[in-house]
Amino acid sequence: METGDADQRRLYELLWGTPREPRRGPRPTLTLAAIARAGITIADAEGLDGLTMQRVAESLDVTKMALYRYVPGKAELVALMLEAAMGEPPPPPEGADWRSQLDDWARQLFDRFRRHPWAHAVTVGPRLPGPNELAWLERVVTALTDTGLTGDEQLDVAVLLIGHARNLAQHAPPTDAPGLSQEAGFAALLRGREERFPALTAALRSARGDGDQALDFGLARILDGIQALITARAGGHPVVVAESSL
Amino acid sequence: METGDADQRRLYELLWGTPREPRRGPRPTLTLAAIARAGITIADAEGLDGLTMQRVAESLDVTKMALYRYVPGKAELVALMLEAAMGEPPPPPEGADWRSQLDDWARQLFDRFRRHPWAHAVTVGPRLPGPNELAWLERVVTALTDTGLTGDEQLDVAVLLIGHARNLAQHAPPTDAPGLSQEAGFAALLRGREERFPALTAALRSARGDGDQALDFGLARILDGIQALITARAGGHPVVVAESSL
DNA sequence: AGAAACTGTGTCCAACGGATACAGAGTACG
DNA sequence: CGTACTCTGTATCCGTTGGACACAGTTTCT
Repeated sequence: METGDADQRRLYELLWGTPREPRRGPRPTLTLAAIARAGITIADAEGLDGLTMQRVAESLDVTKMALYRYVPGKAELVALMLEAAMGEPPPPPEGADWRSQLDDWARQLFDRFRRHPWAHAVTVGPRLPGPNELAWLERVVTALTDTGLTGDEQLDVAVLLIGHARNLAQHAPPTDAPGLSQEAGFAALLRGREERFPALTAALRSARGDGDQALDFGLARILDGIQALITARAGGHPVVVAESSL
Repeated sequence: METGDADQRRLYELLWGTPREPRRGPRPTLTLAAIARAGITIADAEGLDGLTMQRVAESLDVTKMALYRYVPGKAELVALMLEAAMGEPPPPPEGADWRSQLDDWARQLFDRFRRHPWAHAVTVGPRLPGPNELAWLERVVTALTDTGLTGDEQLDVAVLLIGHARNLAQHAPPTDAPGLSQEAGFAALLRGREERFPALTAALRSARGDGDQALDFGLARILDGIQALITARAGGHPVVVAESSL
């Protein structure tokens, strides 16, 4: 599972290089895209633990070892799956201000992460990003180009938004909702311990627990904070929170 | 690796129940705390992949199977490790306003996550929280009790802050800094692709890449956003961003 | 003193990721 | 047109992993 140096170079070729066309020998029966798609289907349904080279091979009607002709190892397969699952970022809406652009962008990213729960675990720690991943990043920075923020700050905004979208996709169930199992389990856990966690108990008493409520709340706060900085930087008027937030 | 229902109940006892004292048979040579500590040491040094029942047992001078007398399986061991690694939350500073309380809280949490890089991967998806984990949550809600925010919003703030702290702990190297390998690799990747990612290239040109810079930036934005909401909710004056942010 | 309960150990197994050697298929070159 | 070369998919094998299970030794209660 440990990715070696040669595998790393190989992964770079797979992610960024042009698909090389061999001239001799039998034609390959598989495609990188098909393999990644098969892996995504399995991981979506059964999680990363259910993702096995064997299962991927079975779903493609090949032997397990055939996959190693295309991919150096499981880690690299997962990296390709991530790149394919994220896909290209949605095109920027013309004429929208930075705020609505980032709002839309974050929700789209949230959606991708929610559709592929395994993507969260895969994106921990430093790794080699693919073209799609960088394209997503590019879009954020582009939206912030004329806001007066420095390059560092633009990147920090990206990190902040990515973190929020990714984090909340994990809290929300993928797409079919088993309901408020999270909040329900929480409430059950607190029962009989009210004096130990008084504030939590009180807070949870009024919890509606809408699925996307936490996403909306955090996103609004983050964008408010960014807007305050941009406005102050421009020497303009202080920020007034929109009425809808009240 | 898949946690069954019986194991789940057992884990609840281990996390929340009182340590049961058997009356007959030989005295146990190990302690849950000692096992968790050993696991933490290994995982801190070599990551989750390096964490093996075998290695944990070796470091305690016992056989691998001896561990299963204390812990149902590896998943539960990791859960106990997480609870021990997080520890109790720091005591709330007396007389501090909600903002400085949350700021301090988030930095402390960030520090715990940075000290134990494996904690990130362990906290993906729904799980059974331990007493310490809930105590951390309780502190946030307590700090926000008199701010006019609803229970939902208080919890959403917690989710937002936890996500940010956890997310940035992953970007920053644990403690010994191999430097700006993240930004360096980024720049190398962009070389020759400037026309494809123009905004990213421009943004990265001015990147200092301080370790905690992104943490500070995001935290300031988030707290600004929360403050804007609280102030507006109270019908007070709009938020003015502090001079230090300019 | 015996029985009961609990501990740690030794042995065994299935599943996993991966290495390696090989046989067939297809292409380029004489 | 045949032969050599190259690439493909397969079969077999191995080390490591998490975990089941039965057993023997130890301590305590009756």
